[in-house]
Amino acid sequence: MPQEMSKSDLLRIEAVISRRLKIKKGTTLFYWGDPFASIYTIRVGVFKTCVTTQDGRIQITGFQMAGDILGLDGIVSQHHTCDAVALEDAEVCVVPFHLLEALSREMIALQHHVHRIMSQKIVQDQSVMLLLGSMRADERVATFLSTLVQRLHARGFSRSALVLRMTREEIGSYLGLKLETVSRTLSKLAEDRIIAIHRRQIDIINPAGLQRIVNAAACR
Amino acid sequence: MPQEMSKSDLLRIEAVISRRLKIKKGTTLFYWGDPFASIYTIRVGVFKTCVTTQDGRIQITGFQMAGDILGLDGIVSQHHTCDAVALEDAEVCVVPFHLLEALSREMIALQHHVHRIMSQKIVQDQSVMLLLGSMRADERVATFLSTLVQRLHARGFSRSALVLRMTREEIGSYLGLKLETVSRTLSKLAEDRIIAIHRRQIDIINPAGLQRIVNAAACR
DNA sequence: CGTAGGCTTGAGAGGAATCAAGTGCGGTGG
DNA sequence: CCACCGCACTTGATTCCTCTCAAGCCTACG
Repeated sequence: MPQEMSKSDLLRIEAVISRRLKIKKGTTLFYWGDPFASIYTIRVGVFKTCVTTQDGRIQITGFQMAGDILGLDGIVSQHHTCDAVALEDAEVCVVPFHLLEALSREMIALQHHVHRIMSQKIVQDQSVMLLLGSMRADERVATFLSTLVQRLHARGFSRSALVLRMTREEIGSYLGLKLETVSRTLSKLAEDRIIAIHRRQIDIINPAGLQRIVNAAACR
Repeated sequence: MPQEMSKSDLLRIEAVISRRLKIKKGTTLFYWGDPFASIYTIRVGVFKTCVTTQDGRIQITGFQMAGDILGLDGIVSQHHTCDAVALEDAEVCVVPFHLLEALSREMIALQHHVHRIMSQKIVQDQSVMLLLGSMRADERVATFLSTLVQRLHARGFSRSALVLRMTREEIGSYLGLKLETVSRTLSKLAEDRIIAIHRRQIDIINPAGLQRIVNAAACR
């Protein structure tokens, strides 16, 4: 995780994050209301975080994958304020937060890193708010695909193909759309030869065309 | 800002946040792209933070008032990623971030506080995403008013009356609505005897009725 | 081979955006 | 002091996008 650090420092960090947890597909890492003790870094697998309202309606606030952090929401109130569910078999590192705090008091680079992680989350949420607040359905879906493939590419996967780990309904919940609208929009993109769909496998045939929709969204 | 601390610690903190800045109504505290050096705590006045796209279109990501923090978005990239504009004459405390980091390495309570502040921001953004992703216009406006009056009440103002510091257009930008829709929705709330409107002065006549709309939103 | 869940597609309804006047307050200058 | 102007706001009419309801399809799985 951290960047340039001494070997001894890295060993101390590893001691803190040594515990690992395997999470089966469909099971929950933590629930809304659970007492907060640790944050989690994802090693493998994809998660969703969602806020569930009293009567079972859910709003997905994000999808997280390898390298991403889960649980930062719990720091304020010492209780988690969302559910974190594995969309496929996953593995996370458990990072007891009080140990991380203690260590980051001594290691400036680690302290910086923690602050950057949290700030990054804030900036990411800003873009989601922009998406939810001012984009049309096709722009939302295009932005979603574009962002997702970029994140996957940064992790060594293809820059033009991806496999969705979530249902259309989950995508819709994240984008503020109904699943039918997501499906229709994807079909439209396929019809326009921008993507090709085979169930959850998406190939981006015309990356420039996709980017054009995303940019058009930025110019509204 | 911090809660229970020794006198000497408080003095050291005050030394760090001693510089103050007066911001005239309508002027900008920092712009998107400005190099990041400090965060700011608001002493008086109301701010808006907004992301501006290339061609001048703006999305407001939040309104901040006394006690709130501005600038946390700049930590990741060392550049601010939004504009912060004063909606009325305001005053802020400048908190050089490297000094805050240094101090929080020595004072556990301060370190905790910084983490809580950032986590709180993340949790707040979650609710905004919920609002933008799944509420109808009347639910958004009702939630906006309800939240705003709560925040004001926590600062010693009335729990049933408020003065909007922002235009209908700015409210709309924040809520993902057009200004006409905001205006119509407010008129509807007035017609239903839930609020009374005199320009930017809003009186909440029927708090229970307002809360009912907010809760209905949570149950969709 | 049958079923269930995820997905696609269609038709119709509804809510917000858009376009377009018109109002009222506050500030400016004659 | 008053008239004018601009800006924020309100309100109406129409359009368009997304939701809703509904039916049918496909694939994985028992």
